[in-house]
Amino acid sequence: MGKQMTEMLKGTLEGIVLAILAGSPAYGYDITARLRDKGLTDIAEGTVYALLVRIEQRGLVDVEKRPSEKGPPRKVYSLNAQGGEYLEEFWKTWSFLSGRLEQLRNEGR
Amino acid sequence: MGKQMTEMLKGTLEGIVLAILAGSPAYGYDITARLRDKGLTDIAEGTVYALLVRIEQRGLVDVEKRPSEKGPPRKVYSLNAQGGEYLEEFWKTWSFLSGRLEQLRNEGR
DNA sequence: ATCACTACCTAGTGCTACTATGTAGTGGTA
DNA sequence: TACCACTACATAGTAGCACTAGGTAGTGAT
Repeated sequence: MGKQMTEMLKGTLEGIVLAILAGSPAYGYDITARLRDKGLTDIAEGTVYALLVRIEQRGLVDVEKRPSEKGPPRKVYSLNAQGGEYLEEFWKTWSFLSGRLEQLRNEGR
Repeated sequence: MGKQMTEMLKGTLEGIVLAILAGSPAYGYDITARLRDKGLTDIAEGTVYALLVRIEQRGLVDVEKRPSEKGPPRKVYSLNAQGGEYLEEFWKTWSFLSGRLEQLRNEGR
């Protein structure tokens, strides 16, 4: 992946995953697949699992273990109330930064 | 500053500074002040200087030393051709990510 | 002589995504 | 049986970036 994208994902990937979970609960392998569907093709599995461990430890998600017919049991993550608040904060932060950047881009024309 | 903002700036602050330099050449102290004007009030001076060293070493900017009436000599940075290309890449990367996030945000409503 | 402002610089820290690899379960196939 | 492909989770080590917390210099005002 491009180095720019790698750096830009720092701070945003977390929000992206939380937003996905806000849509519906999901497990790591599934989240990785969904990210690929969204065009974020090169996000490593390991990155997603590490991120999930982090947000779980921060109490932003609830976890439930469910058997799978096709492999090892799944760890299904769902956004809880605290995670919802955190996601709202994320959108605010992102809106602000996004606004500044859009402004800068328009000035350069 | 908020932790979310700190992480989100990784990868974007570089683009912001390059975009500022695309507008007109500037020196570190000045860039810091301009960032504050834009509402990015808590960006540390040290962060800006470290960033300038980095983009200079990568050959994205040209540097010229000019005397100041009010203090030590200024190091004036200006975007060169390579920096311009890099900035364009940055906008592409940012547009892509921005689009994905906007889409995710709208799905959640 | 001290303070405030201008102007630059750096060592150490924390956080995050990546690389690379490993472990386990299920089903198909040669 | 042995091997492969897919599903599913996990982790140790690395690189890169913003932050903290200082420091050095030059100029002018009180």
